[in-house]
Amino acid sequence: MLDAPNVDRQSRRREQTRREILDAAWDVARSAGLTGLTLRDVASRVGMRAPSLYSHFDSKHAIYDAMFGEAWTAYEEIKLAEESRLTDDLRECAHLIARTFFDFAVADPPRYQLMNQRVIPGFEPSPENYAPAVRVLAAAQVIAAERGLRDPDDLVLLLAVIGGLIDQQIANDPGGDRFARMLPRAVDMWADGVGLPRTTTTEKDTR
Amino acid sequence: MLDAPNVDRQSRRREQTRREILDAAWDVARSAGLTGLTLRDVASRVGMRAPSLYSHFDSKHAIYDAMFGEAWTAYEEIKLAEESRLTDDLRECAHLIARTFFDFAVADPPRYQLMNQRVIPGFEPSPENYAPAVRVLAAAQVIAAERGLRDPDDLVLLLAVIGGLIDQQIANDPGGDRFARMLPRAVDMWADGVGLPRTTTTEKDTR
DNA sequence: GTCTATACACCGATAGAC
DNA sequence: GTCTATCGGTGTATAGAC
Repeated sequence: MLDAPNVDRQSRRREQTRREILDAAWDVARSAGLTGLTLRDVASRVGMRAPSLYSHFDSKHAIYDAMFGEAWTAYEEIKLAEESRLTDDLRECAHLIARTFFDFAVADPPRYQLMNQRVIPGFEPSPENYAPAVRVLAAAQVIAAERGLRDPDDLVLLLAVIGGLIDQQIANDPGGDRFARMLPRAVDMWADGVGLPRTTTTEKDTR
Repeated sequence: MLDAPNVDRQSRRREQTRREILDAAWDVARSAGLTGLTLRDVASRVGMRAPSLYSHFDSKHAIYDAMFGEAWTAYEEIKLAEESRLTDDLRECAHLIARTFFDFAVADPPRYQLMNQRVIPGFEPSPENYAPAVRVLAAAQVIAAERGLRDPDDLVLLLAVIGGLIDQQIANDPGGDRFARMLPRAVDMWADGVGLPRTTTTEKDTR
């Protein structure tokens, strides 16, 4: 039997090193692009040589995989924190969720690329790290269904609309807000299209 | 002075070699992914060594650049051929244009990635090869305006909706039609949202 | 277990012979 | 115009120091 505190300390240390590596990987991705990430860059940022990373990750794809899981987990946490602010009105909820997701995506384009586009040749997320993505979508489906949305495809459509605007914003107006400004209209169009009643309050987000 | 026919023959030969290289590049991109393209792969497909490509293109990015222009030009030609089938009804036109663009995109995901997403670190299309993309959008704006669409942003919104569905289709159901089937509903939602009259004919595309 | 050193095959790009 | 040779870079595997 191993000494429990020792095991704990070691595995905690290990976990911490993984954290540092992943943080460095995010840094590199943000400055060199997602596919511009290199192991040597990542390693040098944590004071290692590239091969040393293999003590903590099986391959470069394994790093991408962990990043994929982290990205969706980060968004999941934001969404959970946001749930307390959700009302019974689905249209309002859609506005809130759309804005949150849009801002989350645009704040870190490489992260969005990793989450929602197939950019890295040969990379597919492992089931383990794909799980948070599935959970987020399932939770959104529940929220929508509880508020009267019948067809699950309707939610998919909303996500497609938001995703389309995110794409345009990142590709054609990075750093700007040309497409961000169109988000409320897009959400209202969707809400009208799926038959949600018009909200009467003037609180609607039109920034 | 150079012999004119000779110049012609030489420059035609040169142009043909460029064509072969670009065709090979498309082949490689389709089989290895857009960012998985390598000069050695391209060269071997045209019976050359990699450095020889530099006699025809300044860099790998220059090849991407030419491909970018080709992709938008190809779509521009499809759109021009399609114009004869356009009616006066903007909703109908939107359905047709959406379907055409969706099919065009899904038929060749790396091409779509190159056209509409910023996937290659450091690559930005040259003004020359960006031009067809601008022309296509401008032509679409004219078509929409002629049929009564007032706000140019409304067309951008339609393109975002279509793009969002394309993303989902490519990333989450490649080869399938889960999101393709949602396209007509999405277009109708948009048409309703911008105040277009409902088409009364039963000819509507619901496949 | 953790890391380094070394090595390999591959990459984009350049120089220079032919 | 195309080749060979080569450069500095990449991901990755492995042997071995600690």
